Amino acid sequence: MSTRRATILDVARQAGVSPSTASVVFSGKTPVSDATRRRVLDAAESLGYTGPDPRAASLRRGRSGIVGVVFEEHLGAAFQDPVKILVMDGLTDGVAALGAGLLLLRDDGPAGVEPTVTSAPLDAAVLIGCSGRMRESLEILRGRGIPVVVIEGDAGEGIPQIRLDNREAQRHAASHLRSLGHARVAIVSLPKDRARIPGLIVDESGIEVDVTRDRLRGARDIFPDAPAYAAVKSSIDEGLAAGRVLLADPADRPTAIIAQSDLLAAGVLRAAEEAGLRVPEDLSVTGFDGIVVDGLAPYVLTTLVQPATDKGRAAGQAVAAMLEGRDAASILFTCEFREGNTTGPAPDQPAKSRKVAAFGA
Amino acid sequence: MSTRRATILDVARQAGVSPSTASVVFSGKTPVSDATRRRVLDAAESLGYTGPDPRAASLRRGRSGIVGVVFEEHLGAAFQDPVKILVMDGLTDGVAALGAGLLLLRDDGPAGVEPTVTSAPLDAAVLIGCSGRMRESLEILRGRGIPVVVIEGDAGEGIPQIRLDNREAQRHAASHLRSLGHARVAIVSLPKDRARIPGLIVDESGIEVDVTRDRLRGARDIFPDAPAYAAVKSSIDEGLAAGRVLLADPADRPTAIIAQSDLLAAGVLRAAEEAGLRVPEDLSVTGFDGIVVDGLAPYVLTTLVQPATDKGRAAGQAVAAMLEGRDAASILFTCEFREGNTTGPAPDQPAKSRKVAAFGA
DNA sequence: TTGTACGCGTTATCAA
DNA sequence: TTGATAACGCGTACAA
Repeated sequence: MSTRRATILDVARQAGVSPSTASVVFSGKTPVSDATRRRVLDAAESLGYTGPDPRAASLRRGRSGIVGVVFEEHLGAAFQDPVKILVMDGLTDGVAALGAGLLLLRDDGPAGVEPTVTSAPLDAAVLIGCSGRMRESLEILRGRGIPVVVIEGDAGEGIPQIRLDNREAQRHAASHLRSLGHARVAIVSLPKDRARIPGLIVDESGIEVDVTRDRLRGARDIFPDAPAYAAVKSSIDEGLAAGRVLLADPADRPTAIIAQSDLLAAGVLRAAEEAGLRVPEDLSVTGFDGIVVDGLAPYVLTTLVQPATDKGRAAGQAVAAMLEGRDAASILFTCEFREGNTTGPAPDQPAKSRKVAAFGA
Repeated sequence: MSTRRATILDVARQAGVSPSTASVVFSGKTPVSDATRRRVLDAAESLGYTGPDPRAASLRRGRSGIVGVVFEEHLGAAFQDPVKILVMDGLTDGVAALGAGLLLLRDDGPAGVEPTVTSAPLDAAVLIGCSGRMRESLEILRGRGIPVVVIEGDAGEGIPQIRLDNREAQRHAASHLRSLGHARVAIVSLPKDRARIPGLIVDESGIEVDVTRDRLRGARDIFPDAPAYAAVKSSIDEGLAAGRVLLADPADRPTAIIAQSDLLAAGVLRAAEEAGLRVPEDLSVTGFDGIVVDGLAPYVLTTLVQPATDKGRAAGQAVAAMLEGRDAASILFTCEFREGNTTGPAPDQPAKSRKVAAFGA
């Protein structure tokens, strides 16, 4: 008997109505008399019918209610990043208006199995970042005619982008430091490519990650020769490692460090503690992102607060717009400068500018 | 002309083969001669056909290739939790064997829109946690005939569960402390219910969260009267707050604190620093989870290492099994005790056992 | 307010 | 190795 799940047809039959009427009862697209609704619902109940099969419905409607989110890294790595989490959060909101859910997709399938970006039933997709291999995913999606929005990445012609004024914002922070009298400044940057080799950045043309490049440029607009140390990833521990390197030589210490993320900045603060430096008396530190760094108190980072959640929400709305046939504009979000207690006047020290230049190499 | 996307029918026609042959070329389920394949692929190319429509395919196959992951909280909150992230990571692996993707679902839709757990095209679902409202989702899913696996939650009859030996593990850590001579011990627990009110736990029967309850019992097996302070959530800052409370009175300090998570433990370490206590000389601290806490160095927590990634992977495999008709067994994972440098012999102090009892209220 | 009829794009089955 | 056929389960014009 229970060899097959009941379909809407069975329900209609049992209720003594036509299939279309039954359908309408579930979709609510058309008014139905209470009596009929009752009968249909009762029939459904008695048959154990729990509503239209989403697969059939989505074929019929041409919509699956699913928005893909494509990451270029291991999911574990992606969720290590507080900013991405906020973006996801906003995205959830943004697509909720569509009644859609988010499907996690990785850009570099282990090649063995199904590369989901080619075969998932997506209504639209959001790419987070857009370097290298991500392009392939992009091409595949476009080929399939699936609307795409890109967050923090340059996807080229005709694809809505959600971006940040990274360069201007970072420049603002740098200006702030300069206005406090700092001249010997060092930078801790985000990774510059997929290889993620830590170390002083020598060849800046080799920077493949947009965010890293743009923020670096912003700092360079004010401090053209500041040495920049690329971290392995955005984390406190890596910030600590970078900070140790930059603060290693007491005779040639920067008076301020510009970190390209709050996590890196938190690590630099640790390095300063280790080195016996007071913040901000001996060393000023700026971050970027404006996230809440767990365990950072009593410091309040001087940083650029980016509207991460809004970025996600905007992406969701852009997706919604495209699905409704409107076309979605790219958006450039602005960071807000927030002055905390990690920056202060440059200490009175002889400005060893010669050495700084050498340091900048 | 390009009014409609090409279908496999168009491709077949253009290639001069039957639709079923064209289908087989894309699915690879049946051998096809090279010549035929060529013709079909060429036709597809010329028509801009990029492969079968996943919606139609999934209707036909009865599979969508999508596994839902149901959280009982805001996604942002879920991804704040390092353990959940590891679980997700393992889950990704586990379902990859199915060629499936993960669809993020929230248990408490904003009521306005589509409650996705009722209407998403899922092949299976994984619930993370299973308290309160989660039950509803569970019922809906079961009603739809969708296989469900639960991680860290009791779902009742016939539903495979992936769990941890929380009580035994926590007891192990507590024993370790006792063997080091500790008698005045306090506990910092995870939230005890959705209300997440911080404070000393008075009524232990009011604990709704399985993990909190089980770990507490484990500690209580060794230290029946230890006071337990429930944190708002598992984070360093909340651990710090709890630590401050527990270490507030110099005259009546515990010599050891059992934290129910590594993050909480990290916060307690901060509180100890603040209070001028040395760890482990003046205070021993244990955590739970065995995650890497960013920025914790030089401390290495004494903790219970749980196989979080394995839990996720196991859930994925259980799902795979159920989809193949085999039935999946529940699994109980075991934590491994890891001794770090945050526990040591109890300091030589008069054991104020009376006060401890009072403290335990 | 309800019913009829058809198509959404595939793929499994089986026979050739 | 290929082809014919028949679902898969539903939504929606359109007519009544």
